[in-house]
Order: sequence, then C-alpha cells, then structure tokens
Amino acid sequence: MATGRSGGRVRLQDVATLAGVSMKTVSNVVHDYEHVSERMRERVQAAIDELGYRPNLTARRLATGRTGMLALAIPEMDQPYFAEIARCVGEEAGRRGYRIIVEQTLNDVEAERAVIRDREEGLVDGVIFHPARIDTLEIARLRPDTPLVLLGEAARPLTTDHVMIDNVRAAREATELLLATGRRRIAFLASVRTEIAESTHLRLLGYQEAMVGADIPLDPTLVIESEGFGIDDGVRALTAALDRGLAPEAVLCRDDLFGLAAMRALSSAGLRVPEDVSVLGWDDTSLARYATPALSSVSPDKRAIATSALDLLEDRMNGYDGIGRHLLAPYTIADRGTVARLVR
Amino acid sequence: MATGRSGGRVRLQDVATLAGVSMKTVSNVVHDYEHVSERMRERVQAAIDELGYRPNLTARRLATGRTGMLALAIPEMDQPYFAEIARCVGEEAGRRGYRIIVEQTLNDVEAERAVIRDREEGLVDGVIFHPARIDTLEIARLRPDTPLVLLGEAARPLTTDHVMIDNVRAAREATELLLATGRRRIAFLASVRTEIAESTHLRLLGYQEAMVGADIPLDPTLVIESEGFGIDDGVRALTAALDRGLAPEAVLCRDDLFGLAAMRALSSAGLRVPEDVSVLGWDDTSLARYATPALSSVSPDKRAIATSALDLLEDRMNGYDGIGRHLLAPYTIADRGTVARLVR
DNA sequence: CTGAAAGCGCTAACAA
DNA sequence: TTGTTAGCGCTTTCAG
Repeated sequence: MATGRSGGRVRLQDVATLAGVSMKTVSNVVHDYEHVSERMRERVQAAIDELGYRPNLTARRLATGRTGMLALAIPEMDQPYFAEIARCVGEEAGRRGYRIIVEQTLNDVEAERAVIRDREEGLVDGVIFHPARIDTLEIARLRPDTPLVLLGEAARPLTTDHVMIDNVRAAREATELLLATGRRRIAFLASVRTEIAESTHLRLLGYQEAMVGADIPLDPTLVIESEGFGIDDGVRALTAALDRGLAPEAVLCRDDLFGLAAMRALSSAGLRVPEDVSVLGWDDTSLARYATPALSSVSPDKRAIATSALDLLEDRMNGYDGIGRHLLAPYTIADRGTVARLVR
Repeated sequence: MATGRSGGRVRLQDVATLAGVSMKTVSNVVHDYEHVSERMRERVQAAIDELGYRPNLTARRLATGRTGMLALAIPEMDQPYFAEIARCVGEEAGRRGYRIIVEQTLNDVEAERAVIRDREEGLVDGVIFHPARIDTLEIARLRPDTPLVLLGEAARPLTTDHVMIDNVRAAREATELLLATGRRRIAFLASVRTEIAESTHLRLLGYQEAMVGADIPLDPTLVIESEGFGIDDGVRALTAALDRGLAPEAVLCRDDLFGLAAMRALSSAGLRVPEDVSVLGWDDTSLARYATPALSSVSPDKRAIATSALDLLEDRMNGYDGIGRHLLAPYTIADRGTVARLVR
C-alpha cells in the first residue's frame, strides 16, 4: 500500500533513493525505455508502487517544452453545435495523446483577442479557435505565435489554417433538395438584423443560387428578417411573415434553433410539418434529432472537422510554417421527418 | 526539433538584460509589486513591450506549485445537462481566476478511475468530478491527493465533498405539482433496466412518497421500464405501455430526453400534451426549453451547483482537510407548457 | 528598493 | 545498461 509522505509529494529522486539507483534509471522505467534489465525494472517499479509516485506533469513540461495540451476556444460550451464539436475534438485529441482546455469566449471580443494574443502562452502546444466576433483582418494582424487553426465562417485569413464546410454549396444543395420535393415558394429563416458573422450570408447566397438555378425569381419577402438569434426571435419573425400573408411551402433555416422556431410558428398557425410546409435546419445538433417530428438538417461532419483541424494543427506543431491551408469538411443533409414531397 | 518553446521565446532574463536590471526587478514589475520606483517600472515596462515578453506559465507553475487550473470531469460534453454545467463551472471559475480543463470520461470506468487517481497529477489545483460509473466505495478507496469535489448522485463517500440536489424531495414536489393539477394516474418514465446510477432510484422514491402521501395506492404498472437511455428507448417503452392499456394522466420523466420521448409517444398515440396528459421533464436543459410545447422540467440551479462546488474546492485548496461536506443545491420546477390542470 | 542565487521536478546530453 | 549533471523559465528567500 502506498504510504507516501502525506503532505509532501513524492519526487523522482525519492524513488531513486529508495530503489538505490539514479534518477535516470527511474525515468527509464517510467518511460518504458527498452534497454532496462528486468531485475532493475522490477526493483524500481516496486519503489514506485511503494511510494505511490506520480510524475509531476508541470515539471515534465518545463523540461520538454511540450505541454501535451491543446486549447479549444469556442463561444459557448452549452450551445449544442459547439458542445458537439467540443466532444469530437476532445475525443480525437485524446486519441492522439493530447488533452484539451476548453475556453469560452462568451462572444466577447476581448476574450477572443486574448485567445490568440496571450491567453495560452506556454500553456498549450496549439489552439483550435472558432471565432464569432473577431474578423479576418484582426486575426491576421495579431499573428499569434502558438500554432493556430480556425473553425467556422467568421474569419479566414490567408495566413492561417482553417476548416469549415462549403456553406454556399450546402445551402444550394439543401434548397435543391427542397425544390426536388416540389416546393417552389421557399423561405429563408432568417437574416438576422444584428448579425456580424458571415455564416448566414453564405447560406443565403447558396439559397439564392439554387432559386435562380431553378428559374424561380427571387422574392425578397421570402427572406425573413429576425431581430436576434433566440428561438423567440425566430418564432416572431416567421409568425409575422405568415400573418403578412406569406405562404411558404418550405423553410430553410440558418440553424437548428430557427428550425425549431419554424416548427413552432407553423404549428401555431395551424400548418402541418411536413405536409403543408417542409422545414430544414442546419448543424444537425441534438436539437434536431430530438425534436418531434425529428428535424431534417444540414449536417456538417463534426468528426471530420475535428480530425482535419487536429491534422493541420499537428502539422504546424511539427514545424510546418507555410501559408494557411483552407480545408472544406464534408457534410450531408440528414433527412428526417420535416421534409416531404408536396402533395396537393 | 523546433518543438522547444511553443510561444514566448523571450524570457524574463532577456527583458532584464535589455532593461539593464535583474530578473527580480522585472518580476516585480510583472506582478505589480508596490515598492518599485516609477522610473524603474517604466524602464522595465518599455523593455517588456519592446520584446513582447509573456511569462511562461508552465515555468511559473513549477516555481509556485500552483497551476491556476481546475479539471472538470464529466461523462460527455455534448449531453445538454453536462454542457450547461460545464458552462457554469467555466464561467464561475474564470471569475475566480481559474481556467478549466474539461475531461470527458465517456462513461468509461477506467477513465473515471484515472480522473481521481493520476490523470491530473501536478496539472491542476483541484478537480470537480461528476462520476457515472464509479461508486462511493471505490472513490473512498482511491483517496486522491488532489482536492476533489463530487457532483451528482452516483457516488458520495463521507470523506469527500459533494454537491447535488435533493432528488427525493424534488421528485416528491414534482409529483405533488402534478397531483395538484388533478392528475392521479401518474406514470414514471422510466426505470432503466441496465441502470447502474442512483439518480433514477432516488427520483422514483420521491415519486412514490408523493403518491403514498396522497393516499394513492402504488400501481407498479405505472412505473415504466425502459431498455436504455436513448430517446427511442423511452418512446418504445411508453408506447408499449400505452398499447398495453395504460392510460396515464401525467408522466414524470427521469430526464428531459425522456420528457421528449413521452411527448413523442403520446402524440403518436393521438394524445394531447398537456390537455390529455401532462409531462414533466428533469434537468431543465435546452432540450426542454426548445421543445414545442416547451417542456416543464425540474430545474436544478446549475449556477448554484457550480458556485458551491467551487467554494468547497477552494476551501480544500486552501488547506481544509476535514470530513466531506455534502451540500444540497437549490432547484425549482420550471413550469412551461406541458403541465396543466386536468379538465373533463 | 534591487540583485544574486537557490530551487521547483523532470528530461536528456554526455559519461562511464 | 546506468549514472551525472546541466538546464527548462520563473519565483523567492536573503543580502545589499
């Protein structure tokens, strides 16, 4: 049983002394170094067990210069999309021998600046960062000196590695899917008035491309405007549009939350989903999977995003110092219960 | 190779040299030590700025023995309840000057053991741990030497600090709320066949207390059994019960996911929520808030849980070494759209 | 008020 | 195969 000096921690030297060997030898068995005689190994291991020795990771870090930790900076951990990304990054990082520090920027510009400026100094080997407020220019200017990979649509400086999905193309395909089910009056929920980010813009673009491609004249009233990002904002926006006489056959939503908002507004208006109106969400979060009916949703491959980001990051950590690589992660359209062929 | 310093190659000594002072003086300035002459401070600061010096946190740690980091170990980051807890803990920890490492145990026993055994050795100042698989006995046996606070119902050894809500009482009150709306045939969704954890048990107990307290004989067919924790398991279980002729007037659910399952099963069966059947979830996660109708749910005060856990932990980190304190965090019952008075 | 030097615990050359 | 020792970058007595 471990009867270590309760209070003071057991050090490598203590083990060495007890085993009657040098620190190097102890270190060798701790690291499973091959060339250690069986007898030696046993003796040292016995001392380790007896003292209950655990290497001090901070000291190891100082000595090696590697921390074995990565930072993942996201706006909010409890937003389903980010929570799911965090899980994937965490799992994949663990597989590669890293641990992650999750940093919430809470949509604060200063917090975001801090992420790439100095928050992680000497603490982590690399940073995966999904910005929400900071833009391309500023990131390029801040030039972080810790390896960095960006996620999402908000910022993509040429100098920095970056992973996202092709939002325009995904939106186009999503719209085409809706068109293929015989729906022509497709609304977009929503263009957010206060939006700084880029994602809605790209998705709207793809939507418009598809409409134009199908020879459907763009009808600006179909692009609904919302006051904010909350579910209530979405419900209000769509309800108002419905009241105004908008009669969409489908609604393409900028995210799953607006997908739920659409379902709520439509059902209040006495419209059935998907019989009367199809609804398509975006991000394929738990929100979509657990809705009733389950919400069809554009589904970025979160595992692939995590893997790609980590690949790029490890590259940088291994010394790659070239121009930024920009990867497009795959996506699918998860077809669940809210998209159906229009029957009259 | 170039794995050396992943950040500030500028060291304290470099600043000292440039400013023509000793390391101690630079350190004093960095730490805003009071007794430094204004002239000195300016001179040093200029050097710091010129070189872009950032202290190496790992080195600081080794020297001080404090890491300024806390570990939060939870089963899965993307389960809404845990994601929300993580957010609260993260925010509150940040307020107190700590950063957190989020550790996913992914419901793996070994991973859970590692958490309290050695995963965090010398890495963090304390650990907040929500176990799922490990039990009271084992934690007591493992005796971690890093300050530890436990969350949840799975394990509560007398030796260790612990925060949870009073599940029995909350379940009793939840059931009483349902009873107060005129519902007498109240089902419980669900007792999970493979369950190891304790929470369902406690909630079921509170439910039974309330029923008995209202002089309603316990009907075992009202306690539905599910094969697993997934939404489909819940839907199947309730659907089967409904098919069997069970006609509940309300369903108390072990968590929000089963709340959604109930809503799904009931609506498939042509029953209206809450007119025909009331549904009450548990955890008050985004799942509940974003459902349509929004799911009423037992709502643990997650912010209070985070605050209490951090209080206890800081106590320990400051040397408190007494017996385990066991705190009950407050909760409310968030009354949304799925509980209503029964009208016939 | 400032400087010199001894660690913090571990790693990794270099020796033996 | 094992031992010696010089750092890693910062903090912190203890002098000056």
